[in-house]
Amino acid sequence: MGSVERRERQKADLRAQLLDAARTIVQEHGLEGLTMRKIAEAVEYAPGTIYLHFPSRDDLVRELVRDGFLELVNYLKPAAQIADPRERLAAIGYAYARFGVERPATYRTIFLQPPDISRALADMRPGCEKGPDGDGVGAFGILEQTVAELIARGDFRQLPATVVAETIWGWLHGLVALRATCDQKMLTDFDTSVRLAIEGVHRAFAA
Amino acid sequence: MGSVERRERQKADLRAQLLDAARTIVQEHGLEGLTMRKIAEAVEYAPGTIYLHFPSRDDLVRELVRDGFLELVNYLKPAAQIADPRERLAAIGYAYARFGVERPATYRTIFLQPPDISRALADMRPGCEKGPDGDGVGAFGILEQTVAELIARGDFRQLPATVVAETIWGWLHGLVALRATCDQKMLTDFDTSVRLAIEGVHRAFAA
DNA sequence: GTCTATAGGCTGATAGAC
DNA sequence: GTCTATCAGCCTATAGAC
Repeated sequence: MGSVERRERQKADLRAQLLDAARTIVQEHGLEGLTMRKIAEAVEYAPGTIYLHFPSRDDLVRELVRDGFLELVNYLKPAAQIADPRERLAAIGYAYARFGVERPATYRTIFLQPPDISRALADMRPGCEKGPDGDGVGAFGILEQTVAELIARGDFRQLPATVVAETIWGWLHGLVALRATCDQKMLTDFDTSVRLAIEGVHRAFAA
Repeated sequence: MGSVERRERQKADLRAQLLDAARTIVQEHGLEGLTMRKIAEAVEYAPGTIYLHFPSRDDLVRELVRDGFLELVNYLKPAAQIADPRERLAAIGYAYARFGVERPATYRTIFLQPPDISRALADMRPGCEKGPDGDGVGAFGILEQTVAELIARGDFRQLPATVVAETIWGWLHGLVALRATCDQKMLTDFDTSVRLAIEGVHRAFAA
């Protein structure tokens, strides 16, 4: 039975190795540059071997996307601990922006795919926005909850929290996405535009 | 010589037909789904014939991107005519958003490409942002000029116009890009979030 | 479990007949 | 100018030997 266990572990190890290799390739060449051959080459196995661990490339990609969302949530977690919702909102904004610039390939993978791929991945997205550990702990849930508190406290205008949260998300998404695409053409320092956006959010939605 | 002229015109016609066909394919399948074979099939010519009019696929794509920027400028032109800079800024925002939702494939083509393609296209972007007809008439120039007027008039805070304009662009870009990628997962009505963003811009940058 | 080999498809681009 | 035919390369996925 010991040998069976070892075999199981080795199989799990290879699976993890494959995902790791895939992540590295995505960092370098983007999701569109990820091929089964490149993964196989990276772990020094034959291409066909991958299909013993993943039924198809799509399934492997779905796993990468899921991990990408978890990574985002990990960036946001420290900010989510802050008690004061005003401070917390600012911290969430900075953390989100930091995720975008520190992990541009991950950001692209989860948020900037062409429509067909996006559509294929859409059914897993609620679980990620709302969080895999229950409602409200996922990335979007953290933001929405904070906005709701600010509205309840009277700091923010009486608008639906979801609407405000999605609008704020959009603003930050735009700044990050622009960096991911036209970085060398942007004239403004990234930190400056993020700071302006976060201050702007408070001014824009203040009661 | 008359026949030479006719031949020239036919050649020009085919060139235009090829670009038209390419545009249609991009609308349906995105830039990544654009292939020489599909273009050839659409105009009922052999694939190799395209290479008599374009040296490579990349050159054809560059032409499409250039056209995309011109299309954006055309969307913004009516708004750019408005005398009052406050009204003009709002109109520019709505027009930009309308361009994004009415021409999602064009939007993707010019603003949401993976880094390698974006980098390859980067050198033509200044000519488009600043406008092909001279400084300040291009898409970004229209926005920047309007912001500069609002600052000069004392309506907006004393910040560099470029910085404010890029930040505003980012906000709108985020809302449009989110629609282009996660449309079916967004809970807020698009018009509502655009309106909130444009009001928010005024509140955020008001002196 | 892992290999080699390959099927069957797509791609951009080119050579040479007409 | 336009065609047919094709090169050379990539891709996902599978079949069958070991």
